[in-house]
Order: sequence, then structure tokens, then C-alpha cells
Amino acid sequence: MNLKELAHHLGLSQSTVSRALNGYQDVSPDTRERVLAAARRFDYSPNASAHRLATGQSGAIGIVFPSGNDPLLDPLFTDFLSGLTNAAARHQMDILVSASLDTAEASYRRLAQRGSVDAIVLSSPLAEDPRVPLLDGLGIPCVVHGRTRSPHPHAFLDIDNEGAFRQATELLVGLGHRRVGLVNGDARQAFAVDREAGWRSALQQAGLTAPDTLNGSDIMTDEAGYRLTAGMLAGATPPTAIICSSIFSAVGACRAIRDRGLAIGSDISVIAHDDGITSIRPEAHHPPLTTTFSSIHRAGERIAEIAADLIGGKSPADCQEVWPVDLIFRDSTRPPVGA
Amino acid sequence: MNLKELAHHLGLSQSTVSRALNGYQDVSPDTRERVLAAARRFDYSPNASAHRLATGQSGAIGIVFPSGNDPLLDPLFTDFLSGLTNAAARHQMDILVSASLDTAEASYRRLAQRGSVDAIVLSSPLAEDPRVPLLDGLGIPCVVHGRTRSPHPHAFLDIDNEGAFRQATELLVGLGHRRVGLVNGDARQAFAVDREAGWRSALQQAGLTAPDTLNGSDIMTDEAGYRLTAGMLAGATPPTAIICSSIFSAVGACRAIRDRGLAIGSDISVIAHDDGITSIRPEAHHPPLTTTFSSIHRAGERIAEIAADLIGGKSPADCQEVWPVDLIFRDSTRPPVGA
DNA sequence: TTATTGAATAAAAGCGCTTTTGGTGTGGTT
DNA sequence: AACCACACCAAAAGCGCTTTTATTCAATAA
Repeated sequence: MNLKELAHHLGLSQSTVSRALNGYQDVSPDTRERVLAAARRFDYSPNASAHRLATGQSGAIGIVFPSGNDPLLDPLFTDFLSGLTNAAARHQMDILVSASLDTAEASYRRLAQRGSVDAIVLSSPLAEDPRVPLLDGLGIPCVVHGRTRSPHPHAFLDIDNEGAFRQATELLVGLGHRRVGLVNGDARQAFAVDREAGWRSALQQAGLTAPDTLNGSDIMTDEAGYRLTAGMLAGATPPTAIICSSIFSAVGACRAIRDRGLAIGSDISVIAHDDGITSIRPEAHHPPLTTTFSSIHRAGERIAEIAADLIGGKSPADCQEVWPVDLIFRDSTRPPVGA
Repeated sequence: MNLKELAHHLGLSQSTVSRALNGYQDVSPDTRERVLAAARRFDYSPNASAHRLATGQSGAIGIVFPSGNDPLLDPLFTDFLSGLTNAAARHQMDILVSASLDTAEASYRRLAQRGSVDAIVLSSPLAEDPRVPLLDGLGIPCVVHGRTRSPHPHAFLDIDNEGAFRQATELLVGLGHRRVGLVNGDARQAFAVDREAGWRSALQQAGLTAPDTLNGSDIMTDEAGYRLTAGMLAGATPPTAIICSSIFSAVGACRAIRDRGLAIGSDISVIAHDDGITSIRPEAHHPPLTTTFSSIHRAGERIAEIAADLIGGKSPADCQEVWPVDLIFRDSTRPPVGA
């Protein structure tokens, strides 16, 4: 059932039916009611492709999957995407996930030029990310989950990574720790840069050093978390506390600590950043992990809204948000041994 | 830059340019070369909406996100989606992720009627899943990741869940275990039903019982894995081995075992099903976990191909695959204490 | 009365592509 | 010379909608 048939069935013109369905004013209440009733009865819904061609809008927000070769498949992505999709649906939009077969640049270019999407979401930005100027050049609205150092004014939603890790480090220092290890994500990622800065600043503020031996950086898997932590614990000046950039790293870190015959909390304190993903919960650990918390699901929701604003014409400069991060104190952080 | 402009620029008609770009035969090699060169030079790519309207195909495969209220956000989804997206891109298709705001049924209905997608992927099917007949009624091709008990002949890709868990149980029984606990997923899910059947059949084959107290079923998070395992270990006849339906449950199960002062492998054997997700690797555990393994990423890839076949007109009955599952022996499975 | 508005609807144009149909000029066949 | 393929290309229709422009008819104003 399409517009034409529906109109013919009602003895009305296509335009009248279209206007009635789309809530325009110049249709009598009477006809409108008839049209709506018929649409319901025939279970009519307008064809997506035709609608898009006519309006020039695709009704979709695009997101490009980190390339197939990259082993760093973000497990947080599911929760993020779930939020994104939910909020997008509320704005009558869909999420288009695209893979980068060749280069990431080519994917973005294709997406933009073909008009497959009205806006693009950038995830896991690097500190200096070439994608932002690229998309700007292509003239397609884009909102970054995170932040780049780009002087380019771009729409973004980020969490206060620096503040979160400064607070976490301050907490540990306040408990008496003097050697705090950092198990961070990939050093090129913007969030990792910020977190390191927070860690460093808190230590310096307290008159402590931030030695390279306690500054670990790698992908955020349990394996890498284990390796980095085990390395630090085996070093000449092992840490008495560890801060992990993800709950996955923390799982590995905890195993490294236990494997060394040490207890989490009493021997080595642990703080992890928790994005609130459902499959691994820090409060279910033994002992429950102290965390810096910010829901990546809610971030996804908000980003879809920002994208909708952008499509509606809002200026990117007016679409910049930094969310505070909660520090949730649990049992994995205690004063160091002998304090 | 659109077709019209490009054609005008070349002094050719739109149809000729279109045919040249789409590889039809009745265009001289000469003109084709000219057209392609111009397209490259002006960085032309055809408008997606127009293409879709003209061909009647959306060029997208749809997948509906498990509803927003459902806490069971599948963390495996990322890896699956990644495979799906990659393979889809190879077939020039995109993946459209849609949320179910109201009911799941309404979402599918909308997707199908609006022609937003050419095929739909169904994830996490229940043993009896109403979505299969629904989509069939809507006349939109659908491929199920997993299998339903539906008499409806539907396209699917499943792994041999029953065989995998039978083999795993047989391995444990062969080592001398007589009480094997099952930490399964949600009992309504098709895969959980099959895995339980495999476990049960292996035990019965060996003349052993499959008591309800050792048959745990819940969502596949570390927390639930911990709870189920702790419960079994605290019971009157605790298991000497545990089989987990996911690596996340296994993380929880391992913690429960350790918390009870027992060692994994020597005291309690553990086998986990591993979907090959990148963030948590069983071989990185201590001890490395024995697993039943099947890559969910590759399943995603294959499913996109099946969807493409279906769109191409292949019959659903000819699109049914069951993949064998590897049993990978590592150090978490040993003979029981005293054997 | 006659022009003037305004409401309600119809008609038609257009979005950018694909595809069908039609037309031209070449060369080979009878 | 007439015919027919054949290769190549142009013109035009059509996909299903939205939106602009026209039209009708009744009610009001001059």
C-alpha cells in the first residue's frame, strides 16, 4: 500500500493525504480524521527511500566500525551503541553502522557523499584526530564521543577523564600511598592522554614522582592488564596501588596481584574506571572495586540527541559537553601496608 | 555533483553515464573510460536515497537491538556486529541498527513496511520465537543467529551447542568427574536449551545423574556466574567440575571457586564456552581455561553473506548451517581430587 | 453586483537515480 | 539497392514521496 493507492482509495489527491498525515494545517479536521483512519486500517507506512529522496535527509546517524584488522574491538561499544540507538529512535532516526573496508577515510567519504547519513558519530578519538577536519571538509555534521585537541570547533561529549583520574590518585595519596601505578589504554587515544595528565598532576601536587615504570599503556584487555600489572609488581619499586583505565584491564590486574600472592585491598589497592557495562560489574568483585564511574550507555543516548540538534541546525560550538565522573569508594582501596 | 551535472559536463546523457558507471555492456570502452575518469576527478558518488528509490532496495540489513528495558545487553554483540558489518560492506551493504521503543514487534513491522532494510538478522532467538513467523508474514527475508524450534523453515546459522556441551561433559566424565555443574544462560534461549541437552545426554550416557541442583541458569554476567557457582559449591553435593556458557560467567565462577579457598584445575575443573571476543581471553587466565570455542565474529560475517544470498533470491531452506565447535583443552581441566 | 479574500483540495513539479524504449549511424548480407 | 544486425547513445518514464503552485468554491467586503 503506497500513497497513491491510499489517496485513490479515499478519493483524495496524494498531496492532501500527505499533508494530512504530516500534520499540516490546511487540511480540514474532517478529512484528516478520514485519512488517518484509512492509514491505520491499511497499515500504511510511507516508503523510507522515497521519503528520504524527497526530503534530502537520510534519517540516519552513521558510525564507522573500527577497521576489521584492528584487534581493538571496543567491548564498551555495545552499551554505547545501545544508548545511541535508543535515543535515535526517539528522534525517528536509525543508526547506520558501516565498516571500513579500505581506509577509514574512504568510508567516511563514501558515507558523506552518498548521503547515507545526516550526521556521523566519531568514537575513540585520538588526541589529534584527522577525521574531524575530514568530516568538516565534507560538510557533514559530526559529534565526537570524547575530545580531540583539534583547534577545530567540533561538537563533542566527553567525560572529565583528567579530573576523574586526578581524584582517584588523590584518594590513594590521601590514604598514604606513595607509589601509584597507572594501567592506561592506548597512549594515542585522547582519553588516555587526559587520564595520564590527571594521574601525573595529582602526584606532582603531592610532591611525589610519576615514574615511567609505573606508567603503563596498552589496549584494554584482561591480558594486557595482567601483563602491565605483573611487570610493575616485579619491578624494583613496585606500586602499592593501581589505577586501571577499564574494568577489563582491572580483571587482569587483579589476577596479576593474586598470582603474586598478594591480596587486593589490603596489600595492593585497586581503582578501575567503570563505564557501567552490564557484563562485568565492579561491585560484584571480591572485594568490590572502587571505581571512577560514568555510564557509557547514557553517553550514547546524549550523543544521539546532540546529533539530532546538529542536524536541526545547531552550531557545533554550542554542542560541547563534559560530564563529571563519580568516584565510588568501595573495598579495594585501603591504606598501604605499614601505614 | 550529481548524475545530471556529470552527464552534462561530459556531453553525454544521464543514461549513458549511469550505464557506464554500473558496468553495462553497451557502452564503448572509450566512453566508459572517459566517464570513469570524470567521476573520479569530480569525486562523484551516486546518491544513496535516489539509488534506493530507483532500485527498490534499501541496501541495508537490519538488526533490532534488544529492547531498552532489557538488562541483558549482550556483550558479545560487538564482535558479532563487527563481523556482520565487515561482510556486509563487502557486499556493498550497510547495517541498520534499530531500537525497539514500543514493542519489538512494532519495530520489525516498521522496518519491513517502510522498506528501510532488505533483510533482517535475528539474534538471541528463544526456543520458540514469535519473531520468525512475524517476519515471514511481513515477507521480509530473515536469518537467525541460532535456531528456533519453529517448524517454519527459516534461514539460520547456528553452532552445535548440544554437541559442544556433550563433548565438554564427556571430557570431564572421562577424567573421572561424576558431579558436573552447568552454569548456563537464560533458560528460554534456544542455545541454553541445547547446551543443557548436551550436558544431560553425556551424563546419562555415562550412567550419571543430572541433578537440578547442578543445573544453573541465569543471565551471562560475572555476577550471575559467581552466584550460581557459589550456590553449587555450598550445596550438599558440590560439583567437582563446572561448565560455563560464557567467558563472563566463567570469570564469576572462577572467583567463586577461589573465594571458597579452592584452586581452579586441581580442585575444581572449569570449562567455558568462548565466543572469541577480544576483551577477555581464556588462554590469558591462570590457569588457562579449557574452552568450547566458536568465533562469533566469523558467525557475524557468515550471516551477512547468508542475508545477501537471501536477498538475491536463495531459498531459506537452503540457507541453514550448523557449525561444529572446537573443544580446546587447556589447564583448567584435570582429574578430580582423589581420582 | 463584482472584486477580494480565505479555506480546502487538486495538479504538477521535482528529488537523483535506474531502466525501458527509441533512434541513429555503421557495417555486413542477400 | 534494400535489408538487417549491431553498437552506441538519447529521451523519457518511473520509483513514492514532499512541496510548490493552481484551482475551486464559499464567504466577506467594496
